[in-house]
Amino acid sequence: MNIAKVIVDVPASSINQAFDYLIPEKFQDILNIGMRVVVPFGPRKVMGFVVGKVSESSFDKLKEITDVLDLIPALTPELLDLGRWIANQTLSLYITSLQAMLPQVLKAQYKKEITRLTRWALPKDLESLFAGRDVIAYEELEASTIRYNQVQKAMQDGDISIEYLVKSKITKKQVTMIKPAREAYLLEEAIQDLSNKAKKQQQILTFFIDNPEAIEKSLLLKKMNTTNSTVKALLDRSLLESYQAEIYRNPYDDANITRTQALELTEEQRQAIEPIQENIARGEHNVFLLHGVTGSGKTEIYLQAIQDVINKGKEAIVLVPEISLTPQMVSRFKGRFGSNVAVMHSALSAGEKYDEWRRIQRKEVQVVVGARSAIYAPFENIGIIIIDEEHETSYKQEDQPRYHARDVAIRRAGTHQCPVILGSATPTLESFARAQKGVYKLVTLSKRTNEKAMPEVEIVDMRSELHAGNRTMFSRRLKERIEQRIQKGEQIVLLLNRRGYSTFVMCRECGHVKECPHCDIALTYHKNTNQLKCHYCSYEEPMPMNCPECSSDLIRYFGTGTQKVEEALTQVIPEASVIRMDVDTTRRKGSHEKILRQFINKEADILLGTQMIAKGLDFENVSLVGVLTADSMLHLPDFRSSEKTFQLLTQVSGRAGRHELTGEVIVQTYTPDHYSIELASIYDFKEFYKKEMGVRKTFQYPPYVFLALLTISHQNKVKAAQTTQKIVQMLLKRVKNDTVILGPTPSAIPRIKDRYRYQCMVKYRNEPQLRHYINKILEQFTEEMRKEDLLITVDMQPYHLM
DNA sequence: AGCACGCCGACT
DNA sequence: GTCGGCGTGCTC
Repeated sequence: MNIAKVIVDVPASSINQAFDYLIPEKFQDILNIGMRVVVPFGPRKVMGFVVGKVSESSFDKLKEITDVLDLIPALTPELLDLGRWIANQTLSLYITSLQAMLPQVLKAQYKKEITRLTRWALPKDLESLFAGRDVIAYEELEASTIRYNQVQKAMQDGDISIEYLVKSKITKKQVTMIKPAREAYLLEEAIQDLSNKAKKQQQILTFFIDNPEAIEKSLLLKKMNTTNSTVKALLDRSLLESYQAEIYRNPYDDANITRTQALELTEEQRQAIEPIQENIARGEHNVFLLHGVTGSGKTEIYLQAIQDVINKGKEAIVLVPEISLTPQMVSRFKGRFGSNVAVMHSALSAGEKYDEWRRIQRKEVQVVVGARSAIYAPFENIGIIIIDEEHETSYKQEDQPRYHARDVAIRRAGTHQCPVILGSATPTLESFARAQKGVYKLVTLSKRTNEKAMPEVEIVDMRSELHAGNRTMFSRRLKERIEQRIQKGEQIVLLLNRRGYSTFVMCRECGHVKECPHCDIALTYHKNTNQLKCHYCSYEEPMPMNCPECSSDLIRYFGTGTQKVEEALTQVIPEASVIRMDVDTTRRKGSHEKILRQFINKEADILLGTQMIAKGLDFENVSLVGVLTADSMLHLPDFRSSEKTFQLLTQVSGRAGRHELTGEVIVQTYTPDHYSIELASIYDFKEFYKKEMGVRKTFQYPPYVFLALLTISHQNKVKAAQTTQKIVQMLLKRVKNDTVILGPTPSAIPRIKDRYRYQCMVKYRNEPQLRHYINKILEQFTEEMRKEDLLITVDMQPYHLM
């Protein structure tokens, strides 16, 4: 077994296979499957993952592995296998799906350096470039005016060489540890032997006789009130020894979190948890859909099920949407399981993420709570996987590999023979349909634990407001209610249901809208810089004074960003103090928490924000929730828009009156009789499910069919359209009769970064060979993709149809 | 991907 | 002649 199969870090379809390398003698014993290695690849060096060890290769000129980067394999055999499965499922490259499983810091960094090999004088230009150094960065050469053939010549002469370096910047925080190197009785003897003057040394040895375990050097020095030289003397005599150890940054101060005990479950909760606990006890794999209204105590069920799993000595993965991974959520898990929890989310620094990952890898924790990528936690004995807010779109990764965390979770749970819980107050139609069919086990929580009714929802028709001459974005009803609540000293949450947060620019004279010159999308106005920006490429320009079309100076920004709403709000209700929470105000690390703390401390009457305020927050003093424009999502070109509207309204309503105060919700809309708004206002998920399933059936959308979306882009519009047409034809020849292929259709954003985008959508019921067909088609376009810069992307089960 | 090699037009 | 542009093929 002296040959390693290596997946190299080169994301290209022609490299999407294992390469064989000889394992040098010195690595024979330590090299294992799942480790990262450095290997020569052509003229350079790259990082790779060892996916197998064999004793024979069909290739005769094997190169040797240059270096081994891990002591403990970065990936377990299970994860290697999972990576292959994901690559197949999502039509992405094996290396891409493996990279997605690891924290960023374990990704390789590549560097080129030029090394001087001779003492003799180099050509004048090179000599001055080196300026007395022996090694310089390759970038310095590129920045200079030196011609490349001069470098080639020097290389041929053996005067210099180019070194290809692979670095894995591991930000391990190292500390020096000290421990005794001898048995206690030998230390005893040593104390006798020491000169009487060496009081400090004697003290230290005495200390170690009483406390023989290792101690951090800095701590020891402090305790003994001495300096490094004393310790060094003892190290030199081999009475003590030192070594480097990793320590972890703990981003959460565990000491300040109050521990909680399991709560008494309600009858309904007990019935819900029972089948899950049975599954855990028997080691069975089932998927449970936990459908529980907001405030019905889903989290307590998670916590108690996890406790069972921990008791069995197994591990638990909990996925929560990034946006609701708030300190409130984290402290619930830390409160129950203390330091047995690792937390993974994007607000952590790269080093902190790595530290948390290491704690999982070393099995120092049994629970991980994290966003999407936490599904790859390197546990080896998983006892349960929980996905909270199962319907959240953030569980689908939007770049390669385009996986859905739910699918990965079910796959992993299958291998570990353990249950999956999908929890939500508003499950996706896909999951609920599966539960109806019995594929998933449906578990329902219909009552809130505090026995309070869900807050009353009032729908306000904004059309009649307009007719009554109210041109503001606040209905008279909402204004009146806000004022009432402020008077009572209660708080209000206002949701601006709008994707994005900024505004577009339009000329009031001629209706001209400023668009990005490289993308077919309106530019958005950023007030703080007075610039117009494109959200798809980095294009930027100053806000014009006059319309570029008709030179009118009536060019203004439109739309309702939170900034604008805030301004309007202070005009309508001057006494209200407002805190704004959106992408702009929460960009900085920790600002999210700061804003919430301010609001909880009642520093403002109103919290005004976008989607992010709807998720998982729990405010005691909030008694009114207002939704400013409930229907703004309904008109998006997305077959899930009704579902998303229903989900958002239900969620945000749950924010009111969770505690003692009776809550009230006001929903403003221009389409008051749309079923998603009507049914959300009376919390009727079942009816919504029925209605929406009818719509999906009529228009043939999931869950009645599966989708695959192919997007083809090229600088030339005709080329993009023609290629898409070709692909449509090729697919039609292979697929079944009841499979529908739509296209070529221009994408929702027909042009991004000067590339025209066409797409083809496949709607199918049963097409087991579809991935294979698409792969075959992609193969036929490989040269065209390379030579003519054609781009084809595939998204199986897409969430965004753009 | 990213590197070397090789062919071809342009220029001191 | 020589330089550097880009198209092509290869990487265990």
